[in-house]
Amino acid sequence: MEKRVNQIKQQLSAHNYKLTPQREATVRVLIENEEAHLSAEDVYLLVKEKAPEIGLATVYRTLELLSDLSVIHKLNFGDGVTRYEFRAEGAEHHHHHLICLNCGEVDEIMEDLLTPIEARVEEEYEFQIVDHRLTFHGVCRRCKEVVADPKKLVGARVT
Amino acid sequence: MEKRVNQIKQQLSAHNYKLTPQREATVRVLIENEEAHLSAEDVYLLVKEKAPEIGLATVYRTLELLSDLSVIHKLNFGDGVTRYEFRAEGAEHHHHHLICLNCGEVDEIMEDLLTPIEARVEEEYEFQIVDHRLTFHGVCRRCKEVVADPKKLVGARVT
DNA sequence: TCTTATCTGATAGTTTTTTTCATTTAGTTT
DNA sequence: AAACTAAATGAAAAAAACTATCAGATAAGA
Ligand SMILES: [Zn+2]
Ligand SMILES: [Zn+2]
Ligand SMILES: [Zn+2]
Ligand SMILES: [Zn+2]
Repeated sequence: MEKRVNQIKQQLSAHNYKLTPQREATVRVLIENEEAHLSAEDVYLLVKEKAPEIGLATVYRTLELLSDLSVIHKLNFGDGVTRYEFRAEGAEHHHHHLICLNCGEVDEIMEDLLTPIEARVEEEYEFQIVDHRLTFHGVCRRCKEVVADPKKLVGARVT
Repeated sequence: MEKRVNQIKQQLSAHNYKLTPQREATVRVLIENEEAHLSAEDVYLLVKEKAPEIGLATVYRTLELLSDLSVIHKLNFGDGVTRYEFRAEGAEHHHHHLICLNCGEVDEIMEDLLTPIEARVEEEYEFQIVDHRLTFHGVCRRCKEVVADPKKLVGARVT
C-alpha cells in the first residue's frame, strides 16, 4: 500500500504535480477499493470519511489527473456515470468486464484475451493499439437459473 | 431503404408500437447515417430538417424505444454523450470500433473477431453472452506519421 | 361518432460534470 | 524569515445531457 502510494507520488512529481493531502486521501480510497468500479460520487463519499473537508470538485479534478497519468482507468457501464478503477501494477492493458443484464453485477476477467486479435487488427487495419475496452453483456452464473431466455434481455441497459 | 423502414414498422407493431411520422423521420435519419455514430442531439438536428416540428424529447424517446427493440445500438466513446447507430441487418453481434486518440476519428471493424473468445468466456466464466462492446484506442492509419510516441497518448480521453 | 389509449411538444426538473473565482497552501527568491 | 509566485482547493454557479410531467393532438377500435 505505502509502496503504491509512493509510486504514484513519483509519477505525479515526474509531471510536476504534488501529492497533496486531498490527492493522497483519494488515491488511498482508490487502492483500498481496487475491485469496486467507483463513481466520482462514490469516491467523494469515501474520501470524506477520512478527509471531511474535501470538495467534490477536487475529487473530480484528482480523478481526471490520475486518469491522464494512467494511474486509474475510466470506465462506462452504461448507467450514466463514469466509473474509475485502479490500474493493476504494471498492467499494459486493461482487464475485461462481464456485466449481467439481469442483476447488474460486474465481474472481472483478469487475463488479457485480446493479444492475438490485436496483432491482427494492427496489421490489417494499420491501427496502432494503445489500449482497449472489452465488455460482455449477458447473464452471470448466479442468474443462470432465473433467466429463461437471455436473448430477451438484448437492449436492456447496454451502452 | 423502404424495405428497411418497413421491416422496422413491423418490428414496432409486433410490440404494439406505431410507426408515427416522427418515428419514421427519425428512423430514416438513422438509416441514412448508418456509419455516423450520432448523438441524440445530432439526430434531433437532422430530423428537424425534414420534420421541423419534432421535439427533442420525442427523439430521445424514439431512440430509447429503438434501442429496446435492438433496432439500433447505444454506444459510448467516452465524450459524455450516448451515441446511436443502426444495427446491421440480421447482425447477431455488434461490430467493433477503432478510436484514434490523436484525431478522434472512429473507424469500424465490421467482422466479429470475438467468436472464439466468447466460446471460452462462456465456458470458463459460466457467463451467457448476449452482446459485447469492443473498442480499440490508439493511432489511426492517417495519424501514424504525426504521432511520435503512441504510448504517450494513454489517458487521452478514454472511458 | 364516441371512447380510449397512445403519442407528442413544451417545459420544468434531475443528474452529472465542469467552470469560475476568491482563498489557501507550498515552494522559491531574496 | 518576509515577500513573491504558481499550484491547488472549496464553494458555488453554470453547463450539458438526459428524464419526467402534463395538457393537448392523434389514431385505432367499438
Ligand atoms: Zn446476474
Ligand atoms: Zn474492473
Ligand atoms: Zn487519427
Ligand atoms: Zn460503429
